[in-house]
Amino acid sequence: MSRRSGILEFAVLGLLRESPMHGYELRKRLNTSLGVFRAFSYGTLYPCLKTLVASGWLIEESGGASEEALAAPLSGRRAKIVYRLTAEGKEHFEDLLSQTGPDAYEDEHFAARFAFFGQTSRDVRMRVLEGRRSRLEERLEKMSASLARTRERLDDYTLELQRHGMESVEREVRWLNELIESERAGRDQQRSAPDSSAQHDSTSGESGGLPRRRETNPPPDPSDDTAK
Amino acid sequence: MSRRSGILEFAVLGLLRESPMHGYELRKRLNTSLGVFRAFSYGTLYPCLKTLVASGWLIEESGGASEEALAAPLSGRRAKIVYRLTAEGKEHFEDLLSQTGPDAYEDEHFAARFAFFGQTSRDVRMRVLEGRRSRLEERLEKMSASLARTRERLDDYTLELQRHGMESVEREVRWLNELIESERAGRDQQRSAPDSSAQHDSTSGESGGLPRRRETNPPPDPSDDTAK
DNA sequence: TTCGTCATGTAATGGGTTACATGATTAC
DNA sequence: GTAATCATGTAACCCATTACATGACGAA
Repeated sequence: MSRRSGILEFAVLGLLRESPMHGYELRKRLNTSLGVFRAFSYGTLYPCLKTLVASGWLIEESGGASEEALAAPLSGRRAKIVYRLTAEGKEHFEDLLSQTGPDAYEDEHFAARFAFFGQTSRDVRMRVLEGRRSRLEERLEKMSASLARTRERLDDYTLELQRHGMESVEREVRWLNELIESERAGRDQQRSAPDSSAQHDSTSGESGGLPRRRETNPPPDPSDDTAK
Repeated sequence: MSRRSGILEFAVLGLLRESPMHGYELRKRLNTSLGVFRAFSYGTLYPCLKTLVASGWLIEESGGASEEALAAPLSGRRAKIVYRLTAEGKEHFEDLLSQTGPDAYEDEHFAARFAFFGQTSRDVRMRVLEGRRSRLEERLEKMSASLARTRERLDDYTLELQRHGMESVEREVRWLNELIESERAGRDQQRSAPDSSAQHDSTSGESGGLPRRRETNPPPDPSDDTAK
């Protein structure tokens, strides 16, 4: 019983929605696609997959479409287990996507939500972005309040740490502002379009949400070659 | 047996080194002084304090210096328990401060280390800052490598998330650069001073490490009063 | 007198990692 | 043939949270 990670479950469902995969690959995608943040281990992932199967959200399929599966059916041969989202799983994920409770604004949860914005309807995207922003603004208030209360007693390094922390949060707020603005722009731009009725069947996220920003290319960075 | 949180233990020792405190207060300081990051709960803190006492790093003292302690010695009266660092505890903390193993460069561990830079010798500060920086540079490399590998397959939002993540890391690297630079400046500036021999007895961190940056003052921010 | 905050604790539970065990497949 | 990497799993532990239980103290 139990073993419900929330964020892991969500991410697994989201990735499998795009295409079936086996555990090993899933884990890698988890650590890059959502990445930066979480690095789930197999000890977490595999048990989680099992409970998802038990819940009926996933089914296990043996490796290559049909040939290999029959080539070595019974004996020791350990097969790759490919997980595929069931219809119920799809529905469940859709449910999760539409939930905008306060949890969704926490750091890691938010990142996971954002990673699947491509499959999220615009109004939900808006709610999540705005919720996150006000969550951060709250945090900011608390921080500067406690800073005001204690500033005298703190040494320079502690102060600097605090300052840098607040600046990081402020920076994320600015980022969210940009995102929200361009979501709004996208919405307004579509306001005069034929119709939409778009509520679910949200396989496509109604596109059009991101600020123009080509040249993400990491500048080749010559000099400095600490590569191991 | 067990119950060694590393970072919590470290932070508790560090705070108590500055002055004795009881658990409740300790917790608040933990969430502000180091704050922003961690918010330890009592369920974590109190058991930890016990093991620290058991290890001999701390001793428990009953509340007000002597009067109160005698005023209600036996019956139900629940006394504040003030924790004070023992000589061994002090020594132990000094040990921890001087350790610069790879753990010290991880996010939260690093923050805890930084929070006590005021009690850390300059050379250790340098090692920690530089270690942290190269840790982040590694991370940056991995991120852009995996980005290069997968960029085509990712949708715009995932990409944007990745980009923002990398930018955050880059920003911290720049911050570290500033800090390292001003540590170096402080060191050079002192190069011609009488002597120092300063190795430990590091109650004062040899000062002089931070970039000039007055006006941290959060601008009073009139308008907006969402305070609860 | 009741409410908020100070103050200390414990048991159950959660969510995750590490280390280990096993074995197939590929590249050299 | 042997090393790296792919691939799946389990058991033991770790760190921390939640919810609960208890109670004092001050202010409205």
